[in-house]
Amino acid sequence: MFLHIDANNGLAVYDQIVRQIKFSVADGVLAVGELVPSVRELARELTINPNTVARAYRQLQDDEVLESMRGTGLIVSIGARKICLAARKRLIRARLQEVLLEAHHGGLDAEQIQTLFQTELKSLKKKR
Amino acid sequence: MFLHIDANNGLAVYDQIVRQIKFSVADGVLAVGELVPSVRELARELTINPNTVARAYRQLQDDEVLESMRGTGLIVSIGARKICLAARKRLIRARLQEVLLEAHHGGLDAEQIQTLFQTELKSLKKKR
DNA sequence: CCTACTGTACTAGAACGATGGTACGGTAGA
DNA sequence: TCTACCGTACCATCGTTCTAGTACAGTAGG
Repeated sequence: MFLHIDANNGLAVYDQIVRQIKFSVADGVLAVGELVPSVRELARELTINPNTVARAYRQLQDDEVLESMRGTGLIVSIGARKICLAARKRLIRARLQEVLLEAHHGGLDAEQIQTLFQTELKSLKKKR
Repeated sequence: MFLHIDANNGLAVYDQIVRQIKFSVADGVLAVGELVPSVRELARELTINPNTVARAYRQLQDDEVLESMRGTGLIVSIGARKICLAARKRLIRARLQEVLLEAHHGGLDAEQIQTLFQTELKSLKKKR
């Protein structure tokens, strides 16, 4: 499956699902019109409660990323790609700002942050 | 005051206090032996409940950053500087890793992340 | 000694996230 | 038609965080 849930990273589980589904649509992993995993199936795969998945899907419908095919499942809606590309940029940018602000408030100057960032980016590359 | 609380950034309020006190000690804003603001005073300044501040201070005592002077207040403990310097590095590094991982998982490659990072770092500099 | 502060401890409740379970109507396929 | 799946809507329960209020022992200063 294309989702990774981290129970203790601060974000609510349903929110992690919402974000990652959006990222998958933005990235093209989930195509417009495609069926997403059913509530029960995704819950089984992630070993979480179906209600939590339903909660995430409800949010994604509110955001017009998914739409319901009654009795069949949920599909990626027509306008989803555009919405998700914008959302991805906005979400990542917000996270980055948070971290930078915290680092700066913690007494690190731009150079130190820069150095730390490069180190982490390199170790991220190595993993792939 | 030297603390900024953001109610909706995912982190618990007490945890934000813990982190920022540690950062202040690491940065030297709070010196070893110095009294930290009292539970009631800090609560008043941040307009939060005194119990929430007490919760944070309890955590900081467990982490051996603060120690109690009964009836007088809490002071920054002798070994606090070293502990906080290490903690700051560890905490910021962890946050950075989270964001980078999320960005990468969201389909952005190293270059795109790099660009986004530089933009945000510049806008951070401008604010100071 | 008295007063005003300190930390600390306790109870109670609200809000939220997550779990577990049950139930119902719609749809697809054998 | 029957069966198995689908989303959806409930319900009760639990843990965490935060708020609110009260109480008590220790300490400093007038």
